[in-house]
Amino acid sequence: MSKRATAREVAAAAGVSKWTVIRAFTPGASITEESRRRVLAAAEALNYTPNLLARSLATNFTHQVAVFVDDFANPQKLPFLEALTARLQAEGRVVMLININTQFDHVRALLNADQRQVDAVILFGTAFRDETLRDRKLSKGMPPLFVLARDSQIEGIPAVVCDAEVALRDIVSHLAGKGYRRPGFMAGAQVLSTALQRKHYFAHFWGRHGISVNTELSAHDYSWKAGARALHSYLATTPPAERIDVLMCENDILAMGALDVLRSDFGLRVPEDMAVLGFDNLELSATPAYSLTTYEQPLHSMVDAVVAMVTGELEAKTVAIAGQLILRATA
Amino acid sequence: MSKRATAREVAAAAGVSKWTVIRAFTPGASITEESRRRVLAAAEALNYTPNLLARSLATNFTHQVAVFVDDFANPQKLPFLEALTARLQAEGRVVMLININTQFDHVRALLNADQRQVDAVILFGTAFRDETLRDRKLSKGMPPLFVLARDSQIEGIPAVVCDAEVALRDIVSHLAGKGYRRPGFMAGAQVLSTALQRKHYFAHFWGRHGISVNTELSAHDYSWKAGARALHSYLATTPPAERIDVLMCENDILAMGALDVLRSDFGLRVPEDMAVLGFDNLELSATPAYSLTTYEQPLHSMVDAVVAMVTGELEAKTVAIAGQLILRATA
DNA sequence: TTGTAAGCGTTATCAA
DNA sequence: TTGATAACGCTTACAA
Repeated sequence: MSKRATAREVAAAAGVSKWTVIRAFTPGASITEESRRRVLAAAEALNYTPNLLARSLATNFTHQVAVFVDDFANPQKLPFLEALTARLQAEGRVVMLININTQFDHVRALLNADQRQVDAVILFGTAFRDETLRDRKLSKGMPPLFVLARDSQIEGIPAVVCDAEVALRDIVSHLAGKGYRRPGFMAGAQVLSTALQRKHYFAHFWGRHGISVNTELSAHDYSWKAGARALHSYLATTPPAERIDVLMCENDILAMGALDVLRSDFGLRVPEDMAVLGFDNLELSATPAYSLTTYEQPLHSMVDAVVAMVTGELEAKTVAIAGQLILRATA
Repeated sequence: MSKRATAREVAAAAGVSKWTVIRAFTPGASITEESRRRVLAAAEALNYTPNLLARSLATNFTHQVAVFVDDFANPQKLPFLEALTARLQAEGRVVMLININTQFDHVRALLNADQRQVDAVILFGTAFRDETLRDRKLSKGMPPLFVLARDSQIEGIPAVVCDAEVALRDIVSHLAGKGYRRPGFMAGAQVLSTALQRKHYFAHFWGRHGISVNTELSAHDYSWKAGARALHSYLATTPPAERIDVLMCENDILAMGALDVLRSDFGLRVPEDMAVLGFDNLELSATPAYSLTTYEQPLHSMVDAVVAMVTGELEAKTVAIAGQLILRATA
């Protein structure tokens, strides 16, 4: 396993200075065709490619973007990660995937990302407290922060989100039109302001129909199990006559848990006994086993926007993009 | 946004040389408590932390591990990624998540990873042709390669896999015991030798019962849709009397597609009319909607093994780890 | 224990 | 167009 060739060695082989070698690898540098040819031939022979690490040190530009994720239970993360990595790679960037957990929290991860000199950090739907990001330690020369798929009220930290106002307006309007009158909401983790937003607008638009949302189920996290458990305890403690007639879940994975409990554990019919809605439109939500009515986030537009902000093509400021209501069998 | 402080500046502030600053940040370096204290105080005041990029250049050690993924349709990738990132982060490493696709293939990704000086590359279930990795260009001073969750027959490239022989022995033994006699296999992408292995052992162990596997369905990829489509066309063209009585799918997501087609499109009963097995044990496979009999890969053992090889704690050689048959309602 | 010199492989800048 | 000098921020080896 030989060491990598350096520009210096290629220069020696090609009979030029190492700076000429650099120029041969710099698009648009002033160099004769002849020199470039010689250099590239020598580079080919020695199997030389520029050391991006050294380049980063000299240019202060690593072309690395840290993406923070703290919830791997939601399958929806996967298509987002696919799009994010693909788009960033197309822009010559690379994704550093950071798992935010109890051992490695936001502060530590941010410090580490800074030490590694990443060009930007994307907080992808992570649950942080706003104060965390206002920490004085993090205020210095930190890389620019972007929040994806989560709301952020922090001054100077742009967020790219699915427009909750538009989404919930469409959803409530659909439900009210169908004749539902006793709506309930199931939320996952409480810290997330995304949850607060969706819940807020859900109540807000029902309010316009003169209906108030009195039932709030809370799941411990965003897993199938948490959704199932939350609805199970609700059904077990609420007599049929007092139950809600439609349940809006904060995301599809919670909705699936709810659906299974309704049908399998309580033998109830969906949507006749209770309608259910999700949010995300997972691949499996479309299957006949679930056929979940849900709201699809504008994944590609969101990713495009955040990537454009990272590369500087787009002004870095909060944007909310409308998604699409997907009507299926459950509501 | 002020620039990062450097060791030189901290040295000036603390009244020592910059090398003393380095020592204060080097565990076990010889330095007086007094000096260390002064340096750390100055560092604290200036908000200094070592520049990992510069350190990497000097040490030839980036603490970055590239993880290649080419299939984001399988939700099973997520728990694997969660475990991989967590374990590597615990070891002071960080994951570079590389999306292998038509724009960014294995060769390009490997070249790029090499240029970025990553410490190791993990091919996480990607579909590559063995020749690709034998490419002369990639033979030089490339970072060490590891294959995860896929078989590799390439000399010198260790693989960490779920033991297919043990898995299929258990599976076939269970099925034969239940009285099934007309087994079929559904594979996803054909290039993957994982598929070949599972298929091979499936046929092999049925052979021991004097039964040959004549039916092979092939899905285009590893998605629900591909699984559904493959089984649909099989059922549509095969009279009930000639059909298999048990279908082993290469993974859960294909199995779910198959299950939905059986039940919803053809109104068949599972397992009475046809039994179905998957491979992976997704969270949703356990739900009453599917209740899929499947085989659970030893995710954590596999991740532990590959991480230990990456860090050098474990000898880098191919290991196959046994998983566990999960009995549910479909077979 | 501490300071010094040299080096990691590149880029920015200026002079020839 | 080309070569040379300095710098990026750190580490290693050695000398004081």
